[in-house]
Amino acid sequence: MYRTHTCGDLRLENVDQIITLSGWVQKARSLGAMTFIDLRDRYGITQVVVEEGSADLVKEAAAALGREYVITVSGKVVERQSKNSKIATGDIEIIATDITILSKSDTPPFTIEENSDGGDELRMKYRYLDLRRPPLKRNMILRHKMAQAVRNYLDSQNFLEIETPYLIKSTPEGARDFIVPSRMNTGEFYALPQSPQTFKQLLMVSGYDRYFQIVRCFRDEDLRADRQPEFTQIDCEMAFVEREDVLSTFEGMIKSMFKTIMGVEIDYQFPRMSWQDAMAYYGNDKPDIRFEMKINDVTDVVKGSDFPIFDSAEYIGAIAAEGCAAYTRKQIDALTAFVKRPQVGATGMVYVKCEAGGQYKSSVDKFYSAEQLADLAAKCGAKEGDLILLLCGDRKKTLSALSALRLEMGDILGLRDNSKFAPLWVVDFPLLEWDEETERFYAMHHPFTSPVKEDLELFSTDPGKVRADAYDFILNGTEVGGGSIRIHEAELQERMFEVLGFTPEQAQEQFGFIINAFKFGAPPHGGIAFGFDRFCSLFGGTETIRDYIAFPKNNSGRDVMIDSPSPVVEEQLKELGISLR
RNA sequence: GGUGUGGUAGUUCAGCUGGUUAGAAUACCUGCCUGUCACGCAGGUGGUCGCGGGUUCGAGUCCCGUCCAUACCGCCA
Repeated sequence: MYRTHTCGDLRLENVDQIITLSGWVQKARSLGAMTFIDLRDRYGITQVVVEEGSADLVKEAAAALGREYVITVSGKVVERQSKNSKIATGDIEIIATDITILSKSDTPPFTIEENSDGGDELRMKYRYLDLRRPPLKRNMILRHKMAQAVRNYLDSQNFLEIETPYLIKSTPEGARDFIVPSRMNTGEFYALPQSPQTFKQLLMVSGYDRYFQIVRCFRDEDLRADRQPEFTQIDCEMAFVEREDVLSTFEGMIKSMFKTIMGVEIDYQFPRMSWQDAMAYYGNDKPDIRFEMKINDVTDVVKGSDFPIFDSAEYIGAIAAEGCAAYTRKQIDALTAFVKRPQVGATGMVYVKCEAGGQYKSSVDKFYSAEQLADLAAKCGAKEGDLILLLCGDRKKTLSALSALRLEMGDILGLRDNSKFAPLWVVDFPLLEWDEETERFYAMHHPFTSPVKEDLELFSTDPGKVRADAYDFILNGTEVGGGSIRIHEAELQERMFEVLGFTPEQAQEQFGFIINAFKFGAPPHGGIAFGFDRFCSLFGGTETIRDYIAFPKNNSGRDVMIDSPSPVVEEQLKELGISLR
């Protein structure tokens, strides 16, 4: 028998029991006559003792142990002379009467402890060792529990989990597809799904009016800390619903997850913000509302006072950083350098310090009177002791730079506390986005998104103004979920494709299956999909989703552990009718 | 595709203005040690300074190129 208990089980009440444990040697500490062995498994660490009086075989085995050897130990549970309050089993230890080495181990390339000495790259190469460490273990457990919570909630709400295919059809819209060659249909290709979008809509047509799936999705785009080429979505769809039904159902799901996983009771309705407001006050479509520091349009206040840079700007925006009026030249220079980085893209930054007694000190004093600066402060809601930061230029670019500056200030001031949660729905997205390069509209969400009913008339007159019946779920400035009410009328769908510049033939070729399906009784429906990996990382309190994926890819899409992608043998290519240049 | 940062012992890092034999900690090995739990003490092994080229009497250090890693921008309906 390999074990009667796990390494996390034993307590004082087990004293005097004869037990057997199996696990990995975390550490063997030899003190000469006696040896202490920390034995680890998934459940914890238990200390094993080999004493001077132990049998020679046991002593020999103990002396031969190295880190990460796999052993089975039998012995008696005893109360410790010196207890260790840091581990759950710290009140007891095992006096070994038998030690069997099941498997030897090379010395691991990094320490397998709470805080490893290994760097990211090395730990990624030996991911199976990294996964032995407590932090990764906790993340895997969190992920499992979150998936369970999702399934329990959605099951209780009558949702059915239904699988959809991974080998599907490539479409040019949206992200780049991963392509899979078909051997049996030479010259033709499957695509891996970017999401099960069309399938879940077809399930609505089939009458499965509440569907969900925790499903892998694939996008062949560049990676980020929160973007992997394969990632997991909680994909959901409901029939006979309007926006409110979807939002309340999934607000319920999120609240239930907060409650069961985090022990946090959210007893208020999630705030909602229009896309227009999000862009105007936060400079992006996923505001972090853990802190205020809104962006203020101060164009009217500061333009026209002969400060040439402002006078020539389309837009001037400002944020007020609370309590930062005492910032030194060095600190302000650092902020200026931050906004001038190419990623942020501002050409400069103007500051106004709101000092004691209604005094203002700014980098543009000679252009503005105290009254004008007071007006500016009022407009920004800045009080004594605050620092106003202004950027100007093209409206869209400036707002985006202000957004970056706002988040940077939030970080500097410690306002982005990962143990706090600020959920938000962003609604009323534009339906379409004009692309200058190709001179056509693109669906901002996807081509099945329904326009808001009141805006239907604009569809033929001013398509750019049409709002989508779409919504994003934002948590702490991260887009965690997004969805929409879908078009369920075949005619409206055809008009949509028309606006997107598809000929009826092209639409039929690419989306014929769904257009046809809608001719056979499509119920009104809508849904949402959540980025499960991001959800886990937010609950876990870290930025990167890799920590919540057992075997993730690195920044260039490689799995450095199995060394993929990799070339294939000529034979395989031949069978597929593929030749490489 | 672009910008920034990094690449030195198994590992994490230091290495100044270019200058003798490239260091520390940790890991590993050997010995000692009966209450350790980041055990302790003594000793030891361990280096293509990512790779290629250049400048120089002399390059880990400066220059050019390149590869890898990473964060971000573009991209991600």
